[in-house]
Amino acid sequence: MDRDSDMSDTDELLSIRAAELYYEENQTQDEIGVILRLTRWKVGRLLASARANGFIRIEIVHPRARRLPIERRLRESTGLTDAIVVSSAGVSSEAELQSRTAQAAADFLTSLRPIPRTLGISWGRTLHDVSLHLKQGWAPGVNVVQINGGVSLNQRTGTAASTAVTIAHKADGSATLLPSPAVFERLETKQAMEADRAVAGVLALGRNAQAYLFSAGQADANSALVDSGFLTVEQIDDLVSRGAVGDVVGRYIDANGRIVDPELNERTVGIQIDQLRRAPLTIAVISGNDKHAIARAVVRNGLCTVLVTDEDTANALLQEKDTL
Amino acid sequence: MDRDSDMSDTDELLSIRAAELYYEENQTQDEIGVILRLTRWKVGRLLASARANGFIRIEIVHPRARRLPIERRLRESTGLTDAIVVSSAGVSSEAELQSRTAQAAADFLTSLRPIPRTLGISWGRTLHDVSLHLKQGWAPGVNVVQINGGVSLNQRTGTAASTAVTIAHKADGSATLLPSPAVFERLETKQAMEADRAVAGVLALGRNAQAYLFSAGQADANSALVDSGFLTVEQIDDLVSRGAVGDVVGRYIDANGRIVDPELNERTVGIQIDQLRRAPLTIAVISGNDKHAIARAVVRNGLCTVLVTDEDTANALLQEKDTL
DNA sequence: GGGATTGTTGCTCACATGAGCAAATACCGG
DNA sequence: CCGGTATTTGCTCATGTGAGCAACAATCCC
Repeated sequence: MDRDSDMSDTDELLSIRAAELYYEENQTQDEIGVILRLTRWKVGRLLASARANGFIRIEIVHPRARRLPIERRLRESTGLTDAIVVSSAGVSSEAELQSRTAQAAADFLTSLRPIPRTLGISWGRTLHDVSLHLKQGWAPGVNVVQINGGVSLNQRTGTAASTAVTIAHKADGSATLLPSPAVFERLETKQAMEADRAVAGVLALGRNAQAYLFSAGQADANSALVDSGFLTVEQIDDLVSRGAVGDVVGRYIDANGRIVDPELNERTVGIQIDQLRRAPLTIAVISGNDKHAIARAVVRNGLCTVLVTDEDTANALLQEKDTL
Repeated sequence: MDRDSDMSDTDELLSIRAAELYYEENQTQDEIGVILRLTRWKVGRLLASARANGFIRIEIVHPRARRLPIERRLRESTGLTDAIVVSSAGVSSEAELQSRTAQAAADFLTSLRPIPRTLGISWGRTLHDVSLHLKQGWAPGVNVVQINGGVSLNQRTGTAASTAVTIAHKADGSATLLPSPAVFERLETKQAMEADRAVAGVLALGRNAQAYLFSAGQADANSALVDSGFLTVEQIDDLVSRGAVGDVVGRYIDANGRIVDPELNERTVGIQIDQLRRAPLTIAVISGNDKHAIARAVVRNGLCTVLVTDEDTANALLQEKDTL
């Protein structure tokens, strides 16, 4: 086909002239009719066709702007209960886009009804960002539980804990931290740790949370797990070569949502992927051009019921659906 | 000041939510009111404030789209009778933008009333482009006269003549060519040439044209005058060092519209800058990021009454006016 | 605390606009 | 050239929307 909608060449040109007068000079359709020597109905039709042909582009340029039509399409084409897609209009850096996404996640959390009594969270740059964007008093008391290990081996030490504490504090609630590394070197150590009353209690609390909030990392050397010293670059390379696209709550999965390395998975402390899959409310916050693959894996395999993401990632997901 | 218009933070957010529903989901203000729990008047006001704060960006994406508000501001801030500014929305290359500008110039010529009996034109890439965009039968008979020398010394030979011939042919009119180089090496040769009946006649015709159509080149090594072998790169460098910003009908001027090298000017064949300045209808077609300086010189010094240009060049001109 | 000032809200009314329909026009195959 | 079909045009009418205004609320300044 040649064009979207059929229209004679002179009509197309007229529709552009009309659109200029209507949208840029905000003249009334009557006035435009006088200028272009057309009836006002013809002008109305020309404007309609200009819109139908996509000549009129309307963008909402604001850090808090969302893309509702994309959200709807995402909900329809995936099984998501809800999708939040932030606009990338006028954004200048990846960081800005991620910050917008974090803000949107904070907004979503704030407006969540019923308010979850316990909220299980993972940790990482994204969630930390979310915690910062939450407003003081965003909820009247929430018990925030860490769902995967994250006492770091280096300077990042604070952030995992501080994310949980900040979210809880701002909700006038309490934080329950999981005092454990993300991954143990020996299975026995991990099992011993899990047997400990304190740790077991936190894990049980995490398993019974009413809602989960987590992000995901792509499988590469910049992963927070490498950064924090739990995994080496070589290990990541190995995982990638075995099909890993990224990690969710510290566990590496492939495009089909399956655990890539069961042995490593056994040594990883925290909630299991399947528990996430079964939970009724799981909110994934994933943004950035690197994360299209892991976002796809998370959404396609039902690891979240709500996705908070950016326009570009959302479009990548839709793109893929189209070709199925 | 902190913001464009004052608005509480929550109202700003509401205005964005309302805008999303209004512009992306095209809901009615009533319906939005129900969703956001507001009266429909409040919704109307929120939308108005979103527009006022520039959160709503409406673009007309089409090769023939113009920017009327910029045109108006240009007319107001300069002494131009008319300004045609093509939109650069959705443009991917400089060449595309120049083509759009040429198209707009062709459109302007076509709609020009009264139709000029004689039209003086210069030559160059831009005007050639204009000639190609004109429609067969754009005017019922126009005598097209070349107003500056341009019989080239190399392969470009054809274009100067073909531009004139094409424009004339498509108007079912006649072309009068100026059979002379752009610049002579010796003043005497030039004077001898001008004394020739044939040449003198063309020049006289050119001086009495009812309208002029020309472009301008910036002063650099890529100039058509260098390309055609009339000037050397060294000569251009010299002109630049003496303040030249570009050429109009083969004559180099500085930012104040003055001839940079009177001696060179004397050896240049064609209409004088001052004759252009005095003419009642002179249409300059200037587009491209390189040409902001020469565009400024042309407009500021009254060398054209009508400017056809692109959005970026127009904005550069307005920018400058603001700082005066 | 009272009065003035400023900003906000709900509303009426006039105008602008899109849906739907009938008349007119263009198009096309015989 | 003609009858039929598709498309376009002009219009009525219902609905959507912005301007303007009065009532109300918030704020500020003595």
